[in-house]
Amino acid sequence: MEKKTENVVGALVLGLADAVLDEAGNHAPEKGQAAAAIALLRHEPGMTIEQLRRALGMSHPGAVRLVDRLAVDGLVARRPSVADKRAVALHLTEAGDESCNAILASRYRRIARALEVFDPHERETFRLLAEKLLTAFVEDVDHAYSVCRLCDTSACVDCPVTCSLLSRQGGAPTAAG
Amino acid sequence: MEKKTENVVGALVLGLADAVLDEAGNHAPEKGQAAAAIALLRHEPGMTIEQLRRALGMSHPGAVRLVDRLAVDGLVARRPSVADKRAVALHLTEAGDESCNAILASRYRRIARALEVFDPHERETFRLLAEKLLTAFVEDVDHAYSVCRLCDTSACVDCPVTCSLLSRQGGAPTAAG
DNA sequence: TGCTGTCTATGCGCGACGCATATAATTTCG
DNA sequence: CGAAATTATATGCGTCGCGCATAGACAGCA
Repeated sequence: MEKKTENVVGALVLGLADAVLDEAGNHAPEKGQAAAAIALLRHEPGMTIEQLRRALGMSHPGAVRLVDRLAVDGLVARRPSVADKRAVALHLTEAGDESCNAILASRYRRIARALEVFDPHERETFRLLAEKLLTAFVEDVDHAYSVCRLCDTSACVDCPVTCSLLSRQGGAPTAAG
Repeated sequence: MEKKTENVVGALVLGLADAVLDEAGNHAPEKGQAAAAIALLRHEPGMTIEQLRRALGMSHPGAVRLVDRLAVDGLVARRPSVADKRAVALHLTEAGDESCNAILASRYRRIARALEVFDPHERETFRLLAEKLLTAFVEDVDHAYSVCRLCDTSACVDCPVTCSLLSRQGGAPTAAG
């Protein structure tokens, strides 16, 4: 009977992800991927709708409409892309930046609260094991953006996701986590 | 700079939950909470729509319509409740039971694959820390059902969620994970 | 120049959601 | 006991997001 580990891990990741997504959604204009879109635009200003679409795992019309709504809400601005005149360069407005701060802060607080039961040694052990898991978990660049879509890039020095991708094939994600 | 632990844990739980939910959805007639409803009805046969609604965090009409669709698909059967003639006792049909097997198996495989990078000692350490986290994480019975909604009850002896709730206040969840 | 692939945008139908409400059964309390 | 408040289920209805199919603009290559 060693399926218990998988069950416990499954329950933990589901419960924590639920909580984080709920918190994040509460600080975005709508539930769903809006908060993730905002957070992604912080680490990748100028990102394209197509890149966003792949990171969020949605259809293209879905991504266009999501950006429409975020633009109407005044959180995201479409700018012409200089390199490719077909593409749109997405940027956070000031309001979008503030919304992003709220999203990242609430996410951090929620996870930190869950980790409060650990003493410093347990915390460090858990971090190392989580990093090992995460390093092997990420499949490619699109997946990396998806996994790290709510991360605070500035707080993640030597992000294991980025490091893993770089060491694996030298692909060039500018910053994925 | 000790926010990194929260970032790594956040990325891990988000990525793994995404993967598990996607796998589960692929073995249910629709995305969303359908797979969770099916799995919940395995550990709690006779469950009520209202209980389901709370565990899945949806509106009541939403739960009624979800059960409608699952009934049309032949996976769930509404039976009259003997204790309370207002209520409906929900049960899995044979097809629903098979669907549940597929959901739980795919979930198990996905998590097991992620854990393959661990040697036995790391695996055991991670399990203990995850259990500690989970024990402190669960808030009440409804939350427990939500967190454990995709668990395989039969594989989770001494489920830390159930144990935590029982030891905390002697509430009587018959089996929550 | 012309052809193919890529990026964005939109018309359209479908389906899920949730509010408000209706009905039935249970519980509470005078 | 019997009326009121509570709880469980069901449904009409409007709204909204989604994704398919398509159209238009541009890039890159022959």
